[in-house]
Amino acid sequence: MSKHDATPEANGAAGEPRLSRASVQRFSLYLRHLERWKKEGLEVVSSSQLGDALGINDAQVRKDLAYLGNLGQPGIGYYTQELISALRYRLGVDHTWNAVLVGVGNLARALLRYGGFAQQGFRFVGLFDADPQKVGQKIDGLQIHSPEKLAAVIAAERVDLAVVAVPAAEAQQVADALVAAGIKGILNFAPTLLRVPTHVSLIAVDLAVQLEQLAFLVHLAQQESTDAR
Amino acid sequence: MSKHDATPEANGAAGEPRLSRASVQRFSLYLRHLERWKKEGLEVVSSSQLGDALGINDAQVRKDLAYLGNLGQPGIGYYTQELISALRYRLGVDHTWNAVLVGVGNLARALLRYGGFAQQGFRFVGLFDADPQKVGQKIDGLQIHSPEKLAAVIAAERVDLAVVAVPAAEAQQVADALVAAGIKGILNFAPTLLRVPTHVSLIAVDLAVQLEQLAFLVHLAQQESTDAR
DNA sequence: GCAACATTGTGCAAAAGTGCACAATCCTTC
DNA sequence: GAAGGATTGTGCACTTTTGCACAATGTTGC
Repeated sequence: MSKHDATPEANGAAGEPRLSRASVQRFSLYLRHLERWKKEGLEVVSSSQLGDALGINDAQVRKDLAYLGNLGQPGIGYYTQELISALRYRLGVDHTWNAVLVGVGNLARALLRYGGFAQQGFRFVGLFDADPQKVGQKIDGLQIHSPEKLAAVIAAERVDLAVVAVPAAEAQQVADALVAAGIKGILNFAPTLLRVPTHVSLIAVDLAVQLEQLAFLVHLAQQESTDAR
Repeated sequence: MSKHDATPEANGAAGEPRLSRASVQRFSLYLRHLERWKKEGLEVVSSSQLGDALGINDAQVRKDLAYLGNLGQPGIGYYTQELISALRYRLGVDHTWNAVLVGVGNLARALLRYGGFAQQGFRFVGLFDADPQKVGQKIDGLQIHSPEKLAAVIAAERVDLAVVAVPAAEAQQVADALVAAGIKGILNFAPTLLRVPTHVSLIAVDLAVQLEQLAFLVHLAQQESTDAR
């Protein structure tokens, strides 16, 4: 969904194998499972356990994890805590990220209430909405500001990330304001392609597209079962 | 995110080039841009226009579109309307899909209000929530049912798709009930890996993972700019 | 009707991603 | 302290995806 933004290559050095885009996609999922297992008291995990959890090959898991350094113990596996720390460090979630949320609709409320973010080290420090009726209200202790205050809050709170959850028609305008305010990354839920400078990272989640993909898979399965007759 | 479910190969015939997984991912995006352009009065589009819109190579676009048949006119491009029809047909969104929504929280409300679905041919015909307080309430004219009625509604309304927006702990249980009720595809927003039979298609959207990916991209960009010094 | 131009469809090669297989390593048991 | 079992790291081959380059085709202007 975001094929044409910042490249995930990160080696000052020369011939080292680059960190593959696909691997990074899986890193978050590894992390989630590891943290659950850690809570359940599992001190050591193997590549095949992780592979099963994600539905992928165990060799793939080992190759992914090799990017973190040689953490694996042959004959044993990986120490859960060590792996978690390495993953968090490599993903950049070993410290808290401050984020703002623009567009306080139902999606925004859902995101705020969804505990997963806080647990992963993300902290929403500002809400913004253009609707004057909403400005001044509080949600979960956070006040809704007018968009004019974007730059001020972003500077004052050292905000790096922004979530855009406004209608498609306003999204680009919001993005431009965020970029101007010095934001470094945008998570876009508006169903439109945002144009941002290369120094700003962008991830887009298009919910309608996801449902369409699902429809396609079902459509396909039906065709196949028809063909098979 | 859903690498191990239904395969997108759909050829009864023998040696035809299979419809590539990556292409399908882009089909929805092509469709969105085409529908916008159509509205703006554009009768004809070229592969390079589409490529620019998606940030990919124009040859890639032509290869994707070749799966729809030889719609392109050399020297001209593609007729917008014809391409839209072909895409909708191939994606299976040339007719309306009925869907149910399980778990009526803020995310569900956001999805219901999000016009994109109706526009793309998706219709929510039933809401379900285990909370007795919510059962009986109405949202946008749709009544919230108890989960016990899942099977009945799914059968009566010919529902093929379900959106799961319940907490992670309940998701698998809900999925099992949906599968038992004969659902054909599940769009899962719960941050957990659902296990479903192979004849049920599955797409998972994990919002926390997306934010983590964004953090990684920003983290990486910062490292790079540090390295460059 | 012909030259100039734009654009498609596709063979081919390069790149990226995946999976197998096996040597190397470590633990456990006797 | 040696054998057996478990597990990693990785070379190699295979598959999928992407990008280039160009012949083939259609349009437009004169």
